[in-house]
Amino acid sequence: MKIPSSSISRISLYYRALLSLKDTSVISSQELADLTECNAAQVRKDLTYFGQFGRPGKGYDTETLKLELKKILGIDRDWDVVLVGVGNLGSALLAYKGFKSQGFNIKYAFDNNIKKIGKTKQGIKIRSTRELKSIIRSRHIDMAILAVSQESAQTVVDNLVTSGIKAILNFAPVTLKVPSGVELLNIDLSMELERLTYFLRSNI
Amino acid sequence: MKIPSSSISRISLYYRALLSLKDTSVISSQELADLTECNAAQVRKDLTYFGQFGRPGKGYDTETLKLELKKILGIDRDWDVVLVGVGNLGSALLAYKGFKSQGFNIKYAFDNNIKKIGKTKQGIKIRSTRELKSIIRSRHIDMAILAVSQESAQTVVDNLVTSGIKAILNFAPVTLKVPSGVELLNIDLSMELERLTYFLRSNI
DNA sequence: TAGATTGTTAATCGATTAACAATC
DNA sequence: TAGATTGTTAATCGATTAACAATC
Repeated sequence: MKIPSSSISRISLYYRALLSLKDTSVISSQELADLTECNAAQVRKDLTYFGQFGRPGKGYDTETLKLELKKILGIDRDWDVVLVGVGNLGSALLAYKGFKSQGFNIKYAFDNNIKKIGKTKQGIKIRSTRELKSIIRSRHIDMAILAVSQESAQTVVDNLVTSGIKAILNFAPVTLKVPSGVELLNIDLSMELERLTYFLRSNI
Repeated sequence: MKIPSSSISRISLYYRALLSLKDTSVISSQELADLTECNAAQVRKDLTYFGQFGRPGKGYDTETLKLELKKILGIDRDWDVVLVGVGNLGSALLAYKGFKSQGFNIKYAFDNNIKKIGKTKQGIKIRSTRELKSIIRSRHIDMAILAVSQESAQTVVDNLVTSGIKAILNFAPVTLKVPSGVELLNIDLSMELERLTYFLRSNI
């Protein structure tokens, strides 16, 4: 069955909402919908893509649901991640505590700036991008965060892909090509701000 | 007419693609679609929400289109932005050069940590969140970037809204409430990584 | 004129929502 | 049992895409 990617984002949202609950052992689809600004039917539909987790007349057991959602999202384990590009954005992502607390460990960082290579940031040694392939292969790493310049992004992506990376979170403001079987997700901060200015412009 | 928000994101994508072009004075919807991994019909449809910018049989004049897209997105001017929360993510956003180059100027930064208040980062003085309202009002600022903790996010948002902020880019991993007339856009980095692990999990 | 490509309508596709029988 | 809420089907809604007359 084809599962819409918007469902996956909402599953994350449900999971986040469940985490914030205290002293709630059972929750209904309606309550979960209220917490996440979704629709109750949508909550039930999203969940039943993956199984039957609720009890008619009762609702969902929060602890069980939390565990199931973790499994669905693949966060019932930790993931090692490589970071490529240790400029100001990359450095920030390296310092960001939110990743580790969710089980995402940035284990290796790479840059091609000779001045940065060999230095240590947040306890992580910065390596030359030439070492990418050997590290990724030997450590069996699947995920990469890309915070390099627009210009070098595609070259680095090609390099990551041939090294065996299967999922990339890209912050470089450019449309990248990856082969099928590799998942690419883009976050362009300026594009997001433009969505806001579009709104401002049309409402002022 | 109701314009889908996905159209606006694509308009940003088209604009970004146009910026990267060299020595191209005219471009067809098909070429623009290829550059952005969209569909040519979609390109034309997105554009005609806002006007008739092309010439049948020819295509679109790139310079004219660039200007039109800037107007649509509201980036034919600069915008002042306040940043609330100067932790590791907030500091990074302050250091990020990509904003200024797109005409987004983080002019003021706020934090409620007494140790940070009064210090300067990237040439910006960190102020107490108590000063939020007076600064936002007197400087007529419409946009805010939120990089505070989950716990304080809603309080800060309420504060921003009563101060007159009309658009918020939120990085705190929590579902926030804003009144209609205020645009809220969420970026949850962990949620994005979870979309990747979902993919990895279902493909390994 | 012939060829190319737009702007726009109509057809298709997919996602969201409503409704309700099943069931706790 | 009566009330509540699930899982699921069917209806609705909206976005994407195909097709083509208009036009450069």
